[in-house]
Amino acid sequence: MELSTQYNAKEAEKNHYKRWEESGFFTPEINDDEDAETYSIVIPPPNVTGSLHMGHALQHTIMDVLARRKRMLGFRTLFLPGIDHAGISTQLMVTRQLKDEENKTPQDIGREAFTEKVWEWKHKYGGTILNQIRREGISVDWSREAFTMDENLSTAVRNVFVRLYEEGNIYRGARIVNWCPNDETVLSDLEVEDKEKKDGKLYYLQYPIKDGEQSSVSGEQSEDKGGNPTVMEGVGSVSSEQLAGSSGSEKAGRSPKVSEGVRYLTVATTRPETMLGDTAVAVNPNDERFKDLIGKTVELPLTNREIPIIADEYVDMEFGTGAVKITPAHDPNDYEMGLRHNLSQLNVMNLDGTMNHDAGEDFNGLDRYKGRKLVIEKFEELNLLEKIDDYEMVLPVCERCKTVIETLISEQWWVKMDEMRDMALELKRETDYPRFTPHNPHTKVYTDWLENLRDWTISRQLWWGHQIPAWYDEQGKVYVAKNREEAIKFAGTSKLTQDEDVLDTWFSSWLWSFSTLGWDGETVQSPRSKVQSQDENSSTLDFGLRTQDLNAFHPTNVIVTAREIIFLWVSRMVMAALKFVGERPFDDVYITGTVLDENGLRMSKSKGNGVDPLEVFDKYGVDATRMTLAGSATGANFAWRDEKVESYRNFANKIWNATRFCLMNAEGAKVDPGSIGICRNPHDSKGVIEDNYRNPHDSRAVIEDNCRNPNDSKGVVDGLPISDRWIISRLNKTAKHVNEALDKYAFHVAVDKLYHFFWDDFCDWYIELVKDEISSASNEQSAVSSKTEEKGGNPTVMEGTESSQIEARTRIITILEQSLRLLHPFMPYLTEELWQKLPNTNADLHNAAYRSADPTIMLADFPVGDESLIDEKAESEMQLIFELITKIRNIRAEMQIKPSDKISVHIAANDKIHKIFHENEAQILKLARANKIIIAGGLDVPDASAKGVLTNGAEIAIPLEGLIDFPKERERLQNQINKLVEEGERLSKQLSNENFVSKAPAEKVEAVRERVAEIETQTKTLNENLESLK
RNA sequence: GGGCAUAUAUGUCAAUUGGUAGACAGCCUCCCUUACAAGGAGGAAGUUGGAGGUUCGAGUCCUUCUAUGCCCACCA
Repeated sequence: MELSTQYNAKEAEKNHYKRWEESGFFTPEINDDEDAETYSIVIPPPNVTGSLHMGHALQHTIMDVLARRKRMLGFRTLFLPGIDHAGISTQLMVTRQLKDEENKTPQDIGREAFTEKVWEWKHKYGGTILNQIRREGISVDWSREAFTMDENLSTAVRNVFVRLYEEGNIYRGARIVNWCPNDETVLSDLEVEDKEKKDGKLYYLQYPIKDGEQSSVSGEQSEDKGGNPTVMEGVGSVSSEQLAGSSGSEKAGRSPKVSEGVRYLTVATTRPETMLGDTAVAVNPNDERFKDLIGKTVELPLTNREIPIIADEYVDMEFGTGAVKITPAHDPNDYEMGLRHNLSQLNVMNLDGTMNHDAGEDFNGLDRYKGRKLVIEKFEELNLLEKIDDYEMVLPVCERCKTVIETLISEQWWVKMDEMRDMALELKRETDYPRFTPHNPHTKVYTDWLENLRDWTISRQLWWGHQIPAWYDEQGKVYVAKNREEAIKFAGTSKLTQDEDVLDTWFSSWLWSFSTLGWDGETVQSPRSKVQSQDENSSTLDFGLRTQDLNAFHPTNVIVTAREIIFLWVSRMVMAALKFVGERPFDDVYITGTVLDENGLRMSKSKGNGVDPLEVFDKYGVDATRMTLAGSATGANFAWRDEKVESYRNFANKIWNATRFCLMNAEGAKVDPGSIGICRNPHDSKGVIEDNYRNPHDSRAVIEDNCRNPNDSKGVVDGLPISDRWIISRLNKTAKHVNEALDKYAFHVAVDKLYHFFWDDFCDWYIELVKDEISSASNEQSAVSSKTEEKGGNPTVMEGTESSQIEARTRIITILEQSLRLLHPFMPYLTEELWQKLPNTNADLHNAAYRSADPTIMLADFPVGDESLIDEKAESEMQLIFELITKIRNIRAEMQIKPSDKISVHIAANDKIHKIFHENEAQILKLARANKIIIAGGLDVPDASAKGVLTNGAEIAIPLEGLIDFPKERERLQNQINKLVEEGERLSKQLSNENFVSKAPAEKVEAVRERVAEIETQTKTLNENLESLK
């Protein structure tokens, strides 16, 4: 089979996804094993308006690695995809489109037509992100794809709403809320973000005190712009009319006539326009400056109102002037204080961010910022503006449109979270659930947040979303019901109008773990459920079917998401699942790090520094990208580097070429796990193999002969050459490590182990070691083999026949195939592409649960690593051989011996080492590019030789007649001696420390002693060598 | 203001329960050796942010300082 010399990722990507999907490999139904354990992950639904970014790619890779491995292990695996209707984002998107295309607003076309438009938009563009997700190669079950506005998910939402309402956990009430004047909707606290404003101002406003006395009571002595104490200047008196400011403009430029007797209370504010809604001024009760004022009133300028001066501990004496204007209708803290002091709430703003009628005639209809300007102008005219300070501050803005939000009082629907919060907290306390990876800092963040949880505003003034299932009769009485018919029944009239608002998008997402599995709330033990399910026959049927999913796959095993979603989603999912299905939504929570740009900055649209995963896929391939993401995923943030992907692209190419090499030398060979002692499913004793299919071409006979029971595996391997025992040991050890790592969500560890096993062990050493033996042009090689035999080489190699070559080929290709399986969860496309090309890869290699499926590596049994095949002796012996070869190469390089120059190598070693080297002489000769190797008890070489010593004390020498550069060789030896001496001194010092010897573990002390002894031997030998050169 | 994280080679990052620091990229030397130049062989490069402490032994544990980043709450 001819393969190109370079791996073409795009080609492989094109070849497999469709087939995987169409063959049903992604569905849990592919699993034939009735008793299989299940494994499930639901994907965090991306916004329907979204497009794929690196954060998604990272999460999806993590989830897919987990799912693919579990599937290969025989778990009945469900990885469920879906999207979120994303209320505000989508509505904004379609509103914009409507504006662009038809120059209309949603109001112009009305609610029904608008939502129709949104659905159209969804059908047309909503699939964009899903197609991008396909490209990632993730093994999600598209037949179960969910959308938060799907019928049954919507039913679930309504049922949950009704239930909470009936329990008294949902209520409607006017309270202070975050309001986006641009989107004209309420926002939950979590949808508000902070934005720094460096050029903010702090305005100091003077409020005249009724029945005022002598002097200003500003927190500090205030001065006007000319440096004069403002209050002292005051002459005359200010009438209420003047203070109301209605005629202020005609007095521009003049000092207000302020009587000497008037005192002022100065307040500081960043939002002067809200003063129009002030209903009190507050001071700290302990503040000596204002003690006498408590209980008095001030004349509120620009209005005709007189408001009280109250005392509240909340006021910070240090900040501003120590006196605070209180606007209960436009500030959360003031709102609270208003409740405490029974203050009236005066709303001075409209919902679009303009001032309203109650702000006064001059302000009515003005934009809030113009209102602010005007307030300041008027205060200036009245000479009541004490000063304006520059003030850096943080403004709350709408997460979506970045408009500065207003806080105002509005009638909304709320969920009381107390009961659900307590359920979640109790579970956390008692069982430390959920288990976060990484454990820090998320566990604490989660708990702290829950402890301070407040009621959740769930209504949104939008049209796109789940309309609130509440109806009002003509008297305005509310009926919460599953549907209109039921509401009519409750109300006794059909003259009902449904609440205009929709629910917060998260009110559907928090049900995601179970609503996607078919739960629609009909099973809730509520009085209405039975009646309803009879009404809707079809949904009852669906319900039955889907309940199977719920039973099988809920709780899900793990949720993988970003840390900013912990509050929005993770914690709410915990609460919802506990509350509505009485169980946990998932076992583990894996929080990924953030992918940053190459400068370590957050990627963002506004900065334009985002890296588009699709471009990276095009450039380096999906598999290389997945390796990069998985290889970096420790939960820590990491800076994106193209170089990193490039190295995994190279790795993919390495795998491609290693396979290419094996295939070039595969004649007569076939993949056969038994040949390397790997038992087919050790846990597969239910006779699935026997019953399924038998045909003369399958290799099962061989496999079964080799491996009737797991205990035989060792027997198969015992007779093999050391290089095979070594690589088999490495393979199994790697498999073990990979599994352990993935069980702990240590993806980068798994990637690292796989990378080095494949590249270093398999390619750099194993292929080179067996190259001659398996190579097609093996005639001359077998000559080398037989030479080895004569010297008493390994009996297995001795056969030197065609059949031994085929066996060797079978082994290497089997080891390769096992490696591909291990790599598959990370690099699905490449591994499938190659697996399909290997000889004799068929469904028989599948995990027992999938024997009837079409052949695919996706369903192959995932290697778990067989302890009995881990051979430490073989590994350490091979290590000696590698050290020898490396040493010789090192000498060659440093003495600048040309690759084409053959050398002879003399080795002085003890019997044991002697034997090992002797048995592997052929490989040593080849890999060290030597033509002769002489192993003896001692060295008998000319002085003109380069020398070295191995860790175990064995000496090597390479005669270099006439070629040796004595000074250079002396320098080389001296360097080696220096390094050893340094290490030796350090260790000797340790040994001379009595405390170390007595307190450190005996093994540790012994190890140091051995090392010191080694160093002594090596140093001694090197010194002798050095002497002989003088 | 509160909480948390990070600081290791030139860069990006690793390093089980404390045992004396590794990978990849880059750099230097040599090699287009018939799987792969997206390759092979060899090599140089780190007082683990600073200062104390615990310990026989600290990148790892404790204290403190410095720098950076994130989250939460927000003083009007």
